Amino acid sequence: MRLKDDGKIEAIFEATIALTSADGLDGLTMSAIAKKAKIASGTLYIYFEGKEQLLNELYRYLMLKGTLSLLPSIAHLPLKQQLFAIWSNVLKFRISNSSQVAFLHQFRYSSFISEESRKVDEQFVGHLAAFLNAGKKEFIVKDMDNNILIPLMYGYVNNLARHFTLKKISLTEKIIEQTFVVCWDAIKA
Amino acid sequence: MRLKDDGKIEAIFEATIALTSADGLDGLTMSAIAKKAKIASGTLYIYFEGKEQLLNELYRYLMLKGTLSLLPSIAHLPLKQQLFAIWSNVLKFRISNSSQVAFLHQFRYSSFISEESRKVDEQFVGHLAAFLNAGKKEFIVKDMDNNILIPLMYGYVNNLARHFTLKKISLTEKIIEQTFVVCWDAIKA
Amino acid sequence: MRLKDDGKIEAIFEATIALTSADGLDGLTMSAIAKKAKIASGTLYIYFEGKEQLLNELYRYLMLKGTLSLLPSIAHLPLKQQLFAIWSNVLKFRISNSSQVAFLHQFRYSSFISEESRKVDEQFVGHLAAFLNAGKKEFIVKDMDNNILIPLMYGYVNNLARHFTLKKISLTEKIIEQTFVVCWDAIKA
Amino acid sequence: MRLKDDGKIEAIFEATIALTSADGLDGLTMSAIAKKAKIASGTLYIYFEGKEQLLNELYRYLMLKGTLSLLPSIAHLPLKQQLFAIWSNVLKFRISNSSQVAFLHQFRYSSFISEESRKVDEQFVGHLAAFLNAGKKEFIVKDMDNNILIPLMYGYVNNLARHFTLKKISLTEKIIEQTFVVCWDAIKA
DNA sequence: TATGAATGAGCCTTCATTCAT
DNA sequence: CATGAATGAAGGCTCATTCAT
Repeated sequence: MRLKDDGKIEAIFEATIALTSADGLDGLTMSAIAKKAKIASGTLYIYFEGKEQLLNELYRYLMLKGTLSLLPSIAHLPLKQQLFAIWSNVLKFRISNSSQVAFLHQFRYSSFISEESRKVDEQFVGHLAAFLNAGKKEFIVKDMDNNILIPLMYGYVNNLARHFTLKKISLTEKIIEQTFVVCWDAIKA
Repeated sequence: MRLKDDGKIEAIFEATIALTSADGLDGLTMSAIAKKAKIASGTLYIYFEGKEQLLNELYRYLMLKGTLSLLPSIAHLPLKQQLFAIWSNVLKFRISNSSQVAFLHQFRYSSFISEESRKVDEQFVGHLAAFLNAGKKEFIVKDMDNNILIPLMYGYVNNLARHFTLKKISLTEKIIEQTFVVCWDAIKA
Repeated sequence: MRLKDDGKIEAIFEATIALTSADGLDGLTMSAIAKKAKIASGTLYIYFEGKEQLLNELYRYLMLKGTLSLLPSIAHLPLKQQLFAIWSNVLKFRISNSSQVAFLHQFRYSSFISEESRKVDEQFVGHLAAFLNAGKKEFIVKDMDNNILIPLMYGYVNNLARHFTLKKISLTEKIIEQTFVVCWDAIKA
Repeated sequence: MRLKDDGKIEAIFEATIALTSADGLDGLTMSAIAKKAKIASGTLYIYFEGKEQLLNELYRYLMLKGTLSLLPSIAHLPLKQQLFAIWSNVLKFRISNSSQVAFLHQFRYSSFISEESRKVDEQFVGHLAAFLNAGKKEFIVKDMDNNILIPLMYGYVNNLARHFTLKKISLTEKIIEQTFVVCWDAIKA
């Protein structure tokens, strides 16, 4: 992958996201991506080694730029408020970028995903785990195994985003608060 | 004359589930299914119109036999206990049939899914909604929109099943109870 | 081919003609024939060795019953009148059995036709040649090689039948007479 | 970058004609065409949308380049001589390109032919009709419906070409003249 | 004999990838 | 670097034929 980015990589990523969201990860073809990105199909192979690498690259790009970037929050706030900030960020992001989420969903369960990409997930999970552990120390979070608590947060946001996108419900501050209440009630001690 | 053999459909379904779980829904080929099911590839087209129909049929089969069948529970018990029964059933089922769950995941986000298949989901959701509404009337469930509560239950089981399967954690009664506590705390009034 | 004819062979032939006329010789499948003839596809192989033989059998059947049977005319009449009788017969037959003609056309140019079937054509041609030769002896037919005269008669009826069928023009006695005039003018001395 | 090569289309057409003439339109496969044209099978789909389009394109190409191009004859000559010129041209062409004629025959009666392709036929017929009408005005052609006269010319050339090709008779000027005499006698007033 | 489920070779077509320009 | 024509393996599906009942 070339470092000198002419915006071509951006275009390729955008095209890939749009096409996947519209037609599914099956039915996503390299030439369709090229066409949508307004480049020749051969050019894709200048920037990426192949389809698999392109998709993995995009996955990591989205996870890092899109999801993980929302984490480094304001460390001075109380835990619950930090969690709320994250929750709000993530939820907003996922819903206003439903195409990206659609790509993430499909890619995650596909056979394209590499071992390395899977680890990006774990990074996110790691951050959550840290929060939960801190909460447990302060006795404000349930003293349960993280394997029980993390799927709740992770599964809830995911499904919430998917549900709201499918039903075309728009996100209000009130809804965000309500969902956080639900989430917090679930994990609080 | 040979009679159409229903066992063959079972074999086809099993082969499809196993292959999807192992190699992904991409890379799932009709001939691979046939080979694994120990029939000729042409035979698939006696039982199904094509790949798309086969997958949709399997999806509905799994949803109905596998998930929805767990719902019609013991109506005489208090709500919370009914929910626990369902929760326990669904969780056990999904975890002990992780290949099926892998198929369901991948299929649901694929472009193969038909409008009709999507409605099966809604059936499940409908049942959940009924429970939640009953709980709201008894003031034991949060008075929030179902669009907020359902993704919690749905997303949590899904992710729990996926998480436990990936991490190869086995399900104990204690874990089931703990996860239910988390779930119940989330939705209870 | 079984001799004991239950009418099944008739049904098979009719089905084959109808389907070929409607969908072309390409797209003609054994199971479609069976279905239309209201028998099982396996049964076709009791009466015929295979598709090729079935088609050749039908071709010869149609040529013999349909076309050649119109030839043995009234030998006592003058040649021109005999020719007119044949002309009229053949034309009427071909137009009122356009499906059969469609089959004959397509089969004749297909790769299914066997050497033996090709010879049936020659029988018909032989009869025509005999007439023409007789005519030449009486100096009422052009003294030209039959290879020049026969294609005229043969090609004309064929094309006439096809043309009238396509244009859905119905055959009147007057038209028959006119076409015969044209034909006769062409070959007469 | 390689440029689309028009010679490739020629090669594809030639391969298609040769194969159809040899093995029939049934049994004509895309991969056989590709092999004979010395290209990869996928390349066919760069130049044509599919088998059907390829065949229709070839049909129109042959009709236009091959048959219709012979029509715009010398308008200053008397009608009969114009007709002779056309007759001679068409006959020569069809016999010296018997493979093309074989293709045309088979394609015309196949289910591949599109509505649009059928209209090319009508163009040819239209030209003939114009000639005949002119001839009728000059009282040198029979005052009969064109539906009666056209099949004669059309059917005669067709069958003549087919007959001579099958019998492997070569075309001499004398034969051309004789066949024209026959044709002219048929339609002349 | 009759049935129609089962077979599997082979077809058309797609598409990731390569390569000549 | 960029292009898009060319490649060819592989997929979904059809259908003549067989065979268990």
